[in-house]
Amino acid sequence: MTETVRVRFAPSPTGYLHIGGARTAIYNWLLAQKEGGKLILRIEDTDAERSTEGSIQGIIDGLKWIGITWDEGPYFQTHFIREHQAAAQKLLDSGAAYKCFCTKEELDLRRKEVKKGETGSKQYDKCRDMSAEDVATQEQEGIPYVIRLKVPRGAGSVVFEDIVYGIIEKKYEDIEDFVIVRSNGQPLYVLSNVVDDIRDRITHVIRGQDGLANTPKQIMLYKALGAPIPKFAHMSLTLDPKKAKISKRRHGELVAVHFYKEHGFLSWAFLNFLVLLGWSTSDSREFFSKEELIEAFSLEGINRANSIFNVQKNDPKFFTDPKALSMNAHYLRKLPVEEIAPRVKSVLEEAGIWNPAFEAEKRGWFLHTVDLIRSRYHVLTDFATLGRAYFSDDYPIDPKPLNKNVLKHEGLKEWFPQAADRLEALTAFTIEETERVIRDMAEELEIKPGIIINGIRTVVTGQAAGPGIFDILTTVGQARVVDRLRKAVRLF
RNA sequence: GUCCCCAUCGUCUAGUCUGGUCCAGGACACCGGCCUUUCACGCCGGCAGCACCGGUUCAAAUCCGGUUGGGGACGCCA
Repeated sequence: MTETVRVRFAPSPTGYLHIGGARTAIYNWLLAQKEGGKLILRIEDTDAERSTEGSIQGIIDGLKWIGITWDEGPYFQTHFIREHQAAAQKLLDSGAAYKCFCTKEELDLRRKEVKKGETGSKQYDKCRDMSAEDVATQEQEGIPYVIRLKVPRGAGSVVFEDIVYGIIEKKYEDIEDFVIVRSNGQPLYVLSNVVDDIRDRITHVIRGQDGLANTPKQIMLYKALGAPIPKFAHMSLTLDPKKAKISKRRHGELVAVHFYKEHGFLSWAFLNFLVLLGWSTSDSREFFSKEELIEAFSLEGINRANSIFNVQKNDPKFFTDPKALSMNAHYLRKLPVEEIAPRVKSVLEEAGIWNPAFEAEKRGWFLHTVDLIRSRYHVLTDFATLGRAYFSDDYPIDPKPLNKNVLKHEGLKEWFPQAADRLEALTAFTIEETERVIRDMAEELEIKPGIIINGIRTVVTGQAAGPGIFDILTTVGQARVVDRLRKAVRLF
């Protein structure tokens, strides 16, 4: 019987969920799903100064939106501070850790010397080897101290095998006796994190590569605490096109998960895109259903090289990574219409043009319309902007096609009402019939059909591009088309 | 500065462990064409990459060494 996989996502609540955090959460979630394990959500809020209520909610909302579910938590690190302190005491008692009375000034000075090469050893042994009496004396005098872990001296090293990066070795001499408890008694991240992972019985630590350098220290803590060491899998980082680590500070909203929600992404499309940023299958497959992804996922598929989130600020054509956009467009036109309909509904509601009939007597029409226009949209919000004229009678007309397709042809001022009359007279408002009427009319007037067709498209949809004109006419409907054509005279 | 990690088209990547089937495959983007009296979808085609140097080998994108480049970590932050 194999032990149950237990993984965790442990964000510090210092802002919204960004794509780096989302990616970490996704890989953890995927492993739990695949192995029938548990995902624990733990909020590492011990940095009280930077942690906020709002960001905790923001992170949870972000996770929920992309569809990540967790089995335990959220737990809060601050609730376990006593446990962390108890662990430190245990390490003190066993002699694995010691109290250090050095002041910051002393240490700064020391570090400078090391940098300048004025002293041979990186270690600062003054307190490490202090006698019990001296420790007691200093303590009685009220001299503040931190607790440091004793790193073995000599030739050895910490070795572990990272699932992604392979064997990692760190020499003891390259690790200083690191602080695990501050002079004010508060435990530090390295300690808290390990203690929490032990308590939560975490079997796999999956986190960003920026945690790689910390791992040897944490392994020493596991050993000193007599706890089993989990498996580690560090994931490559996400960089911007300038190869700088993605951060809230530098990139703002562009890297926030909620930004993609607000800009019309389907959450699954976004997750699918993110999962491919640094992970792949040997057949380079790109599109996965949830079940397929869980089936295909494996930590070994994580790439060691960092990847770039290709977002160009102020790009007129792509507001975010073109690949993300194209994946979203793919899902927009491939998913069953019924599945995207609710998403389109939200977007129309937000635009104030949602009609309850669209999910009642007009549901058939609504689905047909969404299906008709979706192949040229990239994001959901396009339905409310580019597609507004299908759902609302109050829509703008794009000035470019207005000029090119309407105003340039003065004859249209006469032809639009004429077309309206002819279309109104039809008893069967079908694709065949509308096409016959328009073509006959063009022939009689001895003009190219394109003139009248493009004119009508512009006036009826407000757009230069769109579905075939006869699809448009039959979809928008006889009465509305006739009305729009008659009103078009005002445009001249 | 010290330690660690990484390196295939502009971007995401397959191939690297187990050298030959790779004068390197797919996707996005870009460019052409077909379809279409619009645009998109779809289809067809094109552009474009093994960072560099040396070694091992009959044979190297794949193994080894170095160089360069990039990233990360070096806090009484998480």
